Amino acid sequence: MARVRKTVTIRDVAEEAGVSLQTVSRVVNGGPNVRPQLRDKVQAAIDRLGYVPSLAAQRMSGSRSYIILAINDRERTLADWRERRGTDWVDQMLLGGILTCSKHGYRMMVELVDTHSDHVERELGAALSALQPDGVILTPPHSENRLITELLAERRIPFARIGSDAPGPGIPLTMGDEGAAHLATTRLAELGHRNIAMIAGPSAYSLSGWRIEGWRRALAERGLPHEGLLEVGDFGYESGTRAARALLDRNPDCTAILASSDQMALAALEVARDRGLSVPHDLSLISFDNTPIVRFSQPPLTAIDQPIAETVSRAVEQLIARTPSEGAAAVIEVAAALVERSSTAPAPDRA
Amino acid sequence: MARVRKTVTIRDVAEEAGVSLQTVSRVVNGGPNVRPQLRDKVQAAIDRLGYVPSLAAQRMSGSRSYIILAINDRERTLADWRERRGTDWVDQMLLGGILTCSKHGYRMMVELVDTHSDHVERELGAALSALQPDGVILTPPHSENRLITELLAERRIPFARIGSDAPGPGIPLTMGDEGAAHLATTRLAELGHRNIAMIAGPSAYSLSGWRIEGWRRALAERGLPHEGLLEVGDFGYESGTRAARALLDRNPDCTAILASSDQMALAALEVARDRGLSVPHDLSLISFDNTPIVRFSQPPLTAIDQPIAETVSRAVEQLIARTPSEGAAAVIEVAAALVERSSTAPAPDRA
DNA sequence: ACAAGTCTTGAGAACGCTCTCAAGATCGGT
DNA sequence: ACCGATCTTGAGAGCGTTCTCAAGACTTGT
Repeated sequence: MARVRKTVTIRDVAEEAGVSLQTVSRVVNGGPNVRPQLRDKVQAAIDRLGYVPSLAAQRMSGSRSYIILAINDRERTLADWRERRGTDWVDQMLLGGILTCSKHGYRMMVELVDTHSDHVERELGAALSALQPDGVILTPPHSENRLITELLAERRIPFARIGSDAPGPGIPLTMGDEGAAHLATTRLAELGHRNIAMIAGPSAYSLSGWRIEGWRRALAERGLPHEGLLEVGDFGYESGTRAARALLDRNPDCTAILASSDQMALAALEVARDRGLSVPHDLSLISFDNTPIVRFSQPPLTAIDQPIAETVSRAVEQLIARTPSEGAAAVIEVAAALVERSSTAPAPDRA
Repeated sequence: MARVRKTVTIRDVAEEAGVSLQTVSRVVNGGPNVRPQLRDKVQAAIDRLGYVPSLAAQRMSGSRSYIILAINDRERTLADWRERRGTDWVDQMLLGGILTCSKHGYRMMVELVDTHSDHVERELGAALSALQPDGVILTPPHSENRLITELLAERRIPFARIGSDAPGPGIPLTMGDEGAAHLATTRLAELGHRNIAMIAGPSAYSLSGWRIEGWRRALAERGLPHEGLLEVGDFGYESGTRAARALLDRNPDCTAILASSDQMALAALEVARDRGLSVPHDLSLISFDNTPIVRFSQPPLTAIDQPIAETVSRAVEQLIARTPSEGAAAVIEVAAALVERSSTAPAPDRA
């Protein structure tokens, strides 16, 4: 009959090694001022007993909580789940975050909050009180949410704002959206396209604006037109369909589209197919995000790879390294890259 | 100058309401034996101060930890991240788990462990000691890992085995793999296919065996052949390519393939395209998983929808409801469904 | 109206850890 | 050798909660 294993506490180790609690604590936390010989003895006892300090107890006595909280919107998450949507952000964010936390002995927790209503303050406040996280990660479109950032600042909890370069409390991190859009647009121009349209994301996301700016700048540099070549979607498939139709109806000469999400690009691809336009021969397509779905479409899409996981990873590292009291942080930018696949080609001859 | 907000403790509330700590605790936990009048008074104080009990402190004094741990393999997760692979399981699992935990006031944490080596015991043990979770969720291929299940059983921590129906400790949950494979195969047979091949998953996963069984049973019921129609892959794209080629080389008459993962099905689709076979006219395809990628392929794939999120959700509910000491649990089965898209059609006439 | 319960409330210990501070051991300089 | 400085170690308080148990207030039955 197996002995029911009681939790091994620091006291057990102290007894086993014949030293005081405090000494064990010092060894566990790599504290200074312990004779090597004693340290080894204690370490041996720890190994023998398989002692691991309880996070809860550590937290109680003033140490860190080793928890990083990632705030997400409950409704959106629910919708993503129900619809089995490619959860563009969430999975990459989680992977990057969890992995990096794990590497540093931290843990990442996802907190679902009703970010739209005024409940935010109550809900988020409750989560902060209950969990007392060492840091919080905000992703678009919450990164500049006043209610949230102010609450965090007031409580002196370090937080990262992903996809935000505004001044103010919190560590801002961006993914080079302006530059990426500029790069993609320039690439299309180099291929000879003259009428390069854009399907942008909703304006609630700062990055939507940045991407539009990058697109405009690239067009302006080459004296290409932008009037009537901009449509706004909501990142979802249906909105992409609408936008692509409107764009192609209005601009028969349009031979290239830059879409602000994979779903919208895929929708544009479908619209093109419906109209007998071949991608990439009649129409070139570049999307943002580079989620797995664009690798298996026909043709596979050229896409801007948003380094989401990488950015979240950086955010976690910043949060872990930072002391709560430090001043304003410089904007951290992780560069996006263009992954060329088969949805881009030289502009068709229409001379 | 904003007052730095000290954490509100139960003591503050007690003072504010002019009662003892214990009374506040009772009100917070909905304990019995408190005069309604007093209860209201305390509740008012709680609301006024915005008090929320500290999870760490609660855990310290013997209550639950309100944490459910999901065990994942570190290497695999890392690979998924690096390769930006469609993380078939992970995202759905997380979404289902997090959402359900959130609904019940619990939190889900993902623990990355080196499940292959003997370190499991050490790593998992450390996580259990540190976090003291109220429950653990095991997903394939770890659901029947001896080292893991025994450790969990010994520590008396309730756990769910997803994709396992073996007897023993832990709550077994399955997703009707045998039935789903049978359903898909039968559907293909009804469409007139006579040579229905299968690309199975690795044998380390119990569900691979179940799916093969379902496929075999459906074939047997109709007197259809299975010899030479089975290939084994590893769920990944490349293995799917190899398997599909081998299958088609060996069986020129094969007109339908059931693939044990979306990636492998997509690979088969590509192989078919290379060989000038039209899907679905020359070759019908059904895949397992129904991740977002199969909706955007050309044609979109008919797929078995694995109710992963739903199953994890059920697992979480079981763990929360269960007391650690209960005996063996009955197998819980969440049914899979067939989502028909455009990769299936009647068998071509070859008479 | 009185003994025997039943409710309601509070005091104090306990949970496992780290912090502060003081005491003893060791060391270096003269 | 001796004195102050530095290292090493341990004792005890405290973190925010819940648990146990006892005391007082209120019922109930006769």
